[in-house]
Amino acid sequence: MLIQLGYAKLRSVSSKKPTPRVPWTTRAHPRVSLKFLADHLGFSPATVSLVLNRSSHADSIPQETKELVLAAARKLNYRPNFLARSLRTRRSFTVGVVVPEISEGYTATVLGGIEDYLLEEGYFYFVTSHRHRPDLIDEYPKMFLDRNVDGVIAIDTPWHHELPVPVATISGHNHAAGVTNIVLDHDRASELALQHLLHLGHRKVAFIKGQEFSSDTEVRWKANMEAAVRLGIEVRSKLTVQLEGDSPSPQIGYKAAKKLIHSKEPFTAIFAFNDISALGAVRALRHSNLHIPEDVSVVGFDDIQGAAHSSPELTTVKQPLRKMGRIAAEVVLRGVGARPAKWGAKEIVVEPELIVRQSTGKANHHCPVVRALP
Amino acid sequence: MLIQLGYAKLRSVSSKKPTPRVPWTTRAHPRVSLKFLADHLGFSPATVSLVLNRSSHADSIPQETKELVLAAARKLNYRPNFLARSLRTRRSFTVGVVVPEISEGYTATVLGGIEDYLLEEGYFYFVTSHRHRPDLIDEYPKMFLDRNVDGVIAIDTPWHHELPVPVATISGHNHAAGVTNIVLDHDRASELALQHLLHLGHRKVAFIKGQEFSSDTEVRWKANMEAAVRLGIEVRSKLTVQLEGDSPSPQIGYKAAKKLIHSKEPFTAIFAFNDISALGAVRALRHSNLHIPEDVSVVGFDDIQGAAHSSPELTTVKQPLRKMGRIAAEVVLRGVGARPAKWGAKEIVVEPELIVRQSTGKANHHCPVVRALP
DNA sequence: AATCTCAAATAAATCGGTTTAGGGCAAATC
DNA sequence: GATTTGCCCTAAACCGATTTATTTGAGATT
Repeated sequence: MLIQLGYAKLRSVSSKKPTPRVPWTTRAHPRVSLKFLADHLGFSPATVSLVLNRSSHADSIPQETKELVLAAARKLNYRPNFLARSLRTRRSFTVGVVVPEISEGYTATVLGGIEDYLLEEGYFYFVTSHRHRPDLIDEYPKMFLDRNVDGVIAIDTPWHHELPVPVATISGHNHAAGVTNIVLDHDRASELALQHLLHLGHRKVAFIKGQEFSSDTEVRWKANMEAAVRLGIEVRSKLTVQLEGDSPSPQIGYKAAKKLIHSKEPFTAIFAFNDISALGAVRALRHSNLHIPEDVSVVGFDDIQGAAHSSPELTTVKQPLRKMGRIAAEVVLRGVGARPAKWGAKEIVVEPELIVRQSTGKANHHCPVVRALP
Repeated sequence: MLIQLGYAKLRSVSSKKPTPRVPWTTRAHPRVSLKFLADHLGFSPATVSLVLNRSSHADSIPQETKELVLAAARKLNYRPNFLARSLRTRRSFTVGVVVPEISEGYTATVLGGIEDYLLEEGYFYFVTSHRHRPDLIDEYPKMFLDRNVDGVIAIDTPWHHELPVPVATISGHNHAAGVTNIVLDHDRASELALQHLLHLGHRKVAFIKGQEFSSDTEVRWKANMEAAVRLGIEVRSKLTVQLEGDSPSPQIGYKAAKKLIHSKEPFTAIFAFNDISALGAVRALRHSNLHIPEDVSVVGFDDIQGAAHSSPELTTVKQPLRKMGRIAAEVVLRGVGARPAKWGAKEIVVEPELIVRQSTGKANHHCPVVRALP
């Protein structure tokens, strides 16, 4: 088991230890700990630690020793215990991510972007989903802190906390101290969509507003209203419906569109809150024997996977979701270890993009919607 | 700052401490640690710990003391440091989950099920996605161990490791020691789908086989072949194509279906490897002016969100993905702390369900597929 | 010869808990 | 009065690292 000892030969033998107690939980193969490695080398744990961490305090340690240490670490496959290290250094290389619900396109895509960056940087992350329960929205960040996360990211989640670690939100619009909001340029988004519809001759546009709990709802709605006024599109209250229910399925968009159809108010286009509800709306229109886009045009929002592959392929306002996730991760990691004052911008705005596909076309001024009624 | 001391009055004053060094990193508000709480109460950390953990060693501690301790903990909002506790107890209440790619319906749904159970039980989890890179598939489980996870779950990931913690795989078909595989009853799945097609009169069925890297590919293929033989459906090599490329988009299913169409071999139905590729196939058929299900029937696999809401709504073999995730989590937690010998069954089989929707119908024996060719 | 300097390490405190073995003391028993 | 008993609690080891302050001995300087 001995390897070349080198300097180690000069070292004094460590003092006799007290008889070791039987460990309270037995283990077959003792892991290679720092102490084990140090004993093996004949150095102290301190030396080994300094060398392995390339600490500046190890400057005075000769190259020869360093190489011995490094070689032994490699050979014995030494892997530092993360918990122990984190406990001491107060850095866990872990970020907590709060989401409303994991099994969904929007969230999963943002998570992908977050993960890209975090794993590149050697960070891991926890995910918790609160399903819009206020108590959980409150509790999870605290549990993250109990577990010493270095930062927190909240996706589409109302946020009021002020935490001792850097926080980034995605589509969060509250302004809490120490929180950086990554948000879409909603004014631009509304303009892109409505201008597109206007160019196609649509003047009677119906709107599907987001659920109350979605943090983008109000902002997007306001942007839509302002853009509509700017562009001269009339917004009729009968042509605005709100999504209801927290299932991440097109079904709620289906219901919303049904309401629009039954309002007897003529319209030639629908601008939906998101792609999921747009897909539901498409189904509802179909069930009323309306063709898309010949009879009614539909514009979605987000550009999730399904949008490009639905039938008809969905025209939509693309949010760079993956990118937004990545930025959130970058922002948080940049803040780690810095003082709160240096935690960066309050808001980072990203630009939307209009993706024109097949669900939008020239306005049909005969408004088949009205004729479609029973 | 004093509160009622109770028994604490009787306690001897703790010995004078050595002058405390300046901490190496300064903190504005010292957290409420066990020691802080103990000092505040006039008890020792040991006592406080025993009481808070409801340890059996605290049986001899009088109720009055216990209540003092609990009250103080509540009042000062004491929150134990997870790292410190984990370091000592070797339980991290954390599970590592390896997935190929997070931003995808299949994975996200399974994750949802895993999360349901883990969060109920007070566990958190890490997610890492390997994107089919063998080095990462190798490395991530080790990194999980470095971080002292209590167990590991692998989704759709080839698995050869033997870890010192319980492992569950979902749709993993390797048999490693200490690993419980949660798998679908593929024989039944094949039978359900093919019998359904047979009843509709389909005898010329094309198959889209999964990508090589997908751990279900071979098992599902074998099951399909056996069921086909059993049911008297001929499998022609010209009517079997394999998915290629690791993008989680219907595009690769589109390509596969195009190949089938160009094979000039007549078929009246397609049984796809999964819903994603089935959706791609639907598009490809459409682009060749083929109607579904009038000209060609399509059966998917998985029953992801998109399947129910595509157009036409997709007939598919449902995997209880959420349930499979939950089971995996249950299996792993049951194994935590137990000896490897008690880590449970090697395999847990769950049953598929055929969901008949609109993408399958009576076979069209004129085989418009052939006429569709340019 | 005494002192200083410097290279090359190490001892020991620390992070914040958990757990074991045992100590102090009052009441009960001998 | 001495010993035992049992209640109530504490000292101290421990988990596995990091980091600061200190030691050691050899060579250089006075």
